[in-house]
Amino acid sequence: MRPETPETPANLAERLAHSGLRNTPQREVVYHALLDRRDHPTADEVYTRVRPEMPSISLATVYNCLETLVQCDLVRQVNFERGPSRYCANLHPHAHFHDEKTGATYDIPLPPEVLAQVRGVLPSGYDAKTVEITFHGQSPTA
Amino acid sequence: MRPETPETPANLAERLAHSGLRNTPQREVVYHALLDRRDHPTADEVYTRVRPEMPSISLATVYNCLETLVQCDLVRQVNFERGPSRYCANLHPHAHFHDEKTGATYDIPLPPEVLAQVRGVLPSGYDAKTVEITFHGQSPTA
DNA sequence: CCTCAAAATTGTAATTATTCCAATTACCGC
DNA sequence: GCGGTAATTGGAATAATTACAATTTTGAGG
Repeated sequence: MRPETPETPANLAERLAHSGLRNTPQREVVYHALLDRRDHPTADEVYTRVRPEMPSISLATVYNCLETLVQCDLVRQVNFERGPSRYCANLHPHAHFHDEKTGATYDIPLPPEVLAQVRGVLPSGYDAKTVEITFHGQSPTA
Repeated sequence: MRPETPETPANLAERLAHSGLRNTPQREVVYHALLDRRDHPTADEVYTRVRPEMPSISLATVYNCLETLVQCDLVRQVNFERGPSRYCANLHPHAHFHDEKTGATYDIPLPPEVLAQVRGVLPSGYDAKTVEITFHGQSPTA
């Protein structure tokens, strides 16, 4: 019995259906590309990763699929700095650490109490659906 | 005696000099545009705002000036969502609230203890120079 | 199973945001 | 004032994304 398997692919078709959308091979392959390597790839990087498996897919479709996945709340779209959007299939509450030297991005788990305290800074009347926290700096040089 | 005037223009020339850079009319006018209206304009919006005052300025120069100001730590560059970068002359620790309906962005003051707790989530070895916090949702409908 | 309509994909063109670059202009120290 | 460096300018080039029209796929209903 696995206590937690929160981002197993389990619910792609289900989530799509829930939004009145169809499941397609393209959406599956794009979603699995994000699950397989959690390094926050750009649309272009996803494109090159899925092409071996599905050479007929087009870049436009990759963009479309990513947008669809974001709308279904299966994927987070991440933007720091100029440059292309990046995509993240980690649905646990987490912050991002962006290494300024290497450009790499790491997920940092975010305890509920910290998230709660951050939300607490909002004056009444502000209703936040999501909170994004990003660090910029240097990651361990190990 | 004014207790706090933390982002009066006071230090533009000084900050530039500190980085070995020159002060120029273009940099002044761009910086003042950001101070005057704190609504997180894009480079293009800054361009249209400063043109009445300095019709000869070019968009490339606006980009250059903004980049310079960011390097001098007088201005923060802000990116959430796809789309053009936005610029912010508020140097107090603050988060951003992005209203998903109107697209407007509001500054939310960030108490030091909250900032400290957020930094606390970083595993040892991670050295964060800056932290960015962005809320997405709906702002007061007043 | 066949057909039909809606949805999705595809390739390409268009748009948007930003950067690059070469030529001029402005500035500061001597 | 002169010379060298820095900054600005306009326009071309690039990068990222979106738009669009044509084709393909899908699933529902008969």
